[in-house]
Amino acid sequence: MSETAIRFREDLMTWAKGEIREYPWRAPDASLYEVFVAEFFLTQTPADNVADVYPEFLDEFDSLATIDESHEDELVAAIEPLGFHNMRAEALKRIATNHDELPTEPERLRSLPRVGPYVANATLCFALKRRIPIVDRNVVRVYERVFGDAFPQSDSAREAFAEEMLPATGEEARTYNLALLDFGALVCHKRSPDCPVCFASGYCEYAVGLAEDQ
DNA sequence: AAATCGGGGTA
DNA sequence: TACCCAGATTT
Repeated sequence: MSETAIRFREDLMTWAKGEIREYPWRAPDASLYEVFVAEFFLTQTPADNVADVYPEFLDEFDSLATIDESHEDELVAAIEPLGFHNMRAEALKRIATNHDELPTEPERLRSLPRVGPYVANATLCFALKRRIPIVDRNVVRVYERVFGDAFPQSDSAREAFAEEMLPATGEEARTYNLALLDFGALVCHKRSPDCPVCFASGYCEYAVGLAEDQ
C-alpha cells in the first residue's frame, strides 16, 4: 500500500471525528433490518428525503414479518415520496414473503431482489460492523481523484483496492466507510470539489494537477 | 465487461 | 423533450 494511501486513510479517519453526519440509521444500535431499509432506500435518493419518511416507515413496518402481512399498496404509499416506489415496494414484498430474517452473508444478501453489491456491503458493514468495503459512485470518484491511475478500472479490482484501504477493525472500517461517503458528498463533490478546504489537497492527484495548471 | 433497465433530475 | 445518472440486472 502506498504512502499516499496510508496518509489518506489517516486523514479521513481524523476528518471523520468532526464531520461525519448523523442519521437515525447510523445510530450504533440500529438493527440489521433498520440499516437495511435505509440503505435500500438510499440508492438514487438523497439522504434528507429518506430521513423524511424513515421514522414513519419503521413505525408502520417494524419487521419483514409485518411487511409480509401488509398489502403492497400500503408499502407503496409509505415510500411514495422517495420515488421508485413501485419497484422498491415489489422487491421488499418479495423479500418479506421469502425470508423471516435477513441473511448476514454478503452473497446471500446480494441475492435478494434489488439488492446489489452496494446495498449488501453497506448494510453488513454499518449494521454488523463487518470489515467490508463499499464502492459506490462517491467512492469511485474520490479514489479516482486522489489516486489517479493507481485506482483500477474493473469492479473486482476496485473492491480489492477498497478493501485494502480499510482500517484493521470492523468498528474502524464502519467509521471509515461512513466518512468516505460523507467526504464524497460534502467535500469531493462531483463537480467543483472543495479542494482549497480539503485535507488531501497536498497529495491528491486531482488537486495537485489543478495547482500545477495554475 | 458491457449493455440494458426504470425512473427521477436537469438542461 | 432529450439527455444524464446510480445502482441493479441481464447478457
